[in-house]
Amino acid sequence: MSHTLGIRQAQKQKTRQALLDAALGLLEEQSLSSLGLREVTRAVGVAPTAFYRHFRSTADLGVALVEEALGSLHPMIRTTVSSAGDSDQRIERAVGLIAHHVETHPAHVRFIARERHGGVQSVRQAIQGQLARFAEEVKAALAKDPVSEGWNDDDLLMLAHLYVDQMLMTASLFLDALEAPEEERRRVAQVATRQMRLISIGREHWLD
Amino acid sequence: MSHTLGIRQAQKQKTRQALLDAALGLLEEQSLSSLGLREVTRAVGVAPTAFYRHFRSTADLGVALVEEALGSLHPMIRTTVSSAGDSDQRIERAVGLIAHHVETHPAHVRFIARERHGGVQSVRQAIQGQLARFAEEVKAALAKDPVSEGWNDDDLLMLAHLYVDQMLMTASLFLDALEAPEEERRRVAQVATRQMRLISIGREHWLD
DNA sequence: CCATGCAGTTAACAACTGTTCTCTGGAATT
DNA sequence: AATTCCAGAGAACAGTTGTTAACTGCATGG
Repeated sequence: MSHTLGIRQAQKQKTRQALLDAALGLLEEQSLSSLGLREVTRAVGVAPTAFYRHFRSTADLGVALVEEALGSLHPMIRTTVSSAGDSDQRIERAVGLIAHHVETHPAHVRFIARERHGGVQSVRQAIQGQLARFAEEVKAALAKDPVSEGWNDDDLLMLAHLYVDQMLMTASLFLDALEAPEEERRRVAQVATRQMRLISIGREHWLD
Repeated sequence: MSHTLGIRQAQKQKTRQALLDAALGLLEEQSLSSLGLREVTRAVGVAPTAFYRHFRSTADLGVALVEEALGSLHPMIRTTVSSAGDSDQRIERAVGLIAHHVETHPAHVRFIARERHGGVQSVRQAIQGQLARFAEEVKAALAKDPVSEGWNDDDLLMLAHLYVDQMLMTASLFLDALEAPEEERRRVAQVATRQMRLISIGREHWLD
């Protein structure tokens, strides 16, 4: 898209991405608040001072990682929540998509789960912001569903938040079961499916 | 209870507690994986090497903090879940208890929320263990409720986990709203109450 | 009362951290 | 072709870290 980058800016973006990738790797066994800038540059094979050409601090890098991890997820969220089929089919499809995303982007998922309540305020805020956007999108999708007839805005949003949090919780459980035998992963999927099913049942009887 | 400690062991436990308290304070604006042992001893006013008389490492101290933060919570959980009244009354009472606990032990709550998915494995495991115990206790309480007639063990446990996670999520939201005006805190309480109510409705219609 | 135990101190270590300033080579601009 | 720009390198800084060893003073148990 847009314009072809000069050989110069291209190289810059390349090392920037290398810094992001290296950081994400190092963050699998520690928190952002203990990630050192030298540690990152060492992993990339670049001088410590080069870091400053791309980020003010490791906290700044963390905010960029939030964008990378969650920014591209919005289309998936939208298509998932507003997909066709009956309630059970949509739930199973959603759980499957979560499982697949955890398998293909484990480090990103771990980073979000870890730093959502982590020790770096700016990163926490960035994650909260993205999750709030998710909730708004889920709310919009729910509003279109005939089941939501008669619901007020506050209740739609509270249900949307419940779904988003449940999604994240499920992702975290899949993450813990990544190296486990498939039996365990299927158990996680089953529990998640039933929890979402229970929530959906509550939703259907909310206005009684 | 038990035996009166000698003047010696009493002093030891005193500095041990001072280390735990200082660490808990420092952990309000960082994660355990970046907490330094010297940082803690400096805050207490004691020599760095004194740390080793009590803990092998900061990770070890973290495990002790998990015990302190969650160990004493089991009786509260039990009495809450198995209290009297109809569904709505019990929910409001539970949300109120959570809010109160966050107000009286904010640092403990923050620590648990932060390190549940944090960068230190042993601490994560300790928290997972305690939460699993909570879930078992909630399950036992649910099993006694007439609403749970006909439920199998797996479903009882999946519902118990849903309640426990929802409890933690609510606690974390109360934490974020601690310094906010009361209006915001009341809004959090309202959302949490309705989410639990929706879950309870789903529970009542589970076997349909 | 005396010997032992042990919580906490002192000093020193090698290794590491974030940040500054100066420099360089090559792409970008004119 | 000459000039400017700038991503990255290099060296040096003051300050921090975890861990070791040998110590001191005092409560404890014989």
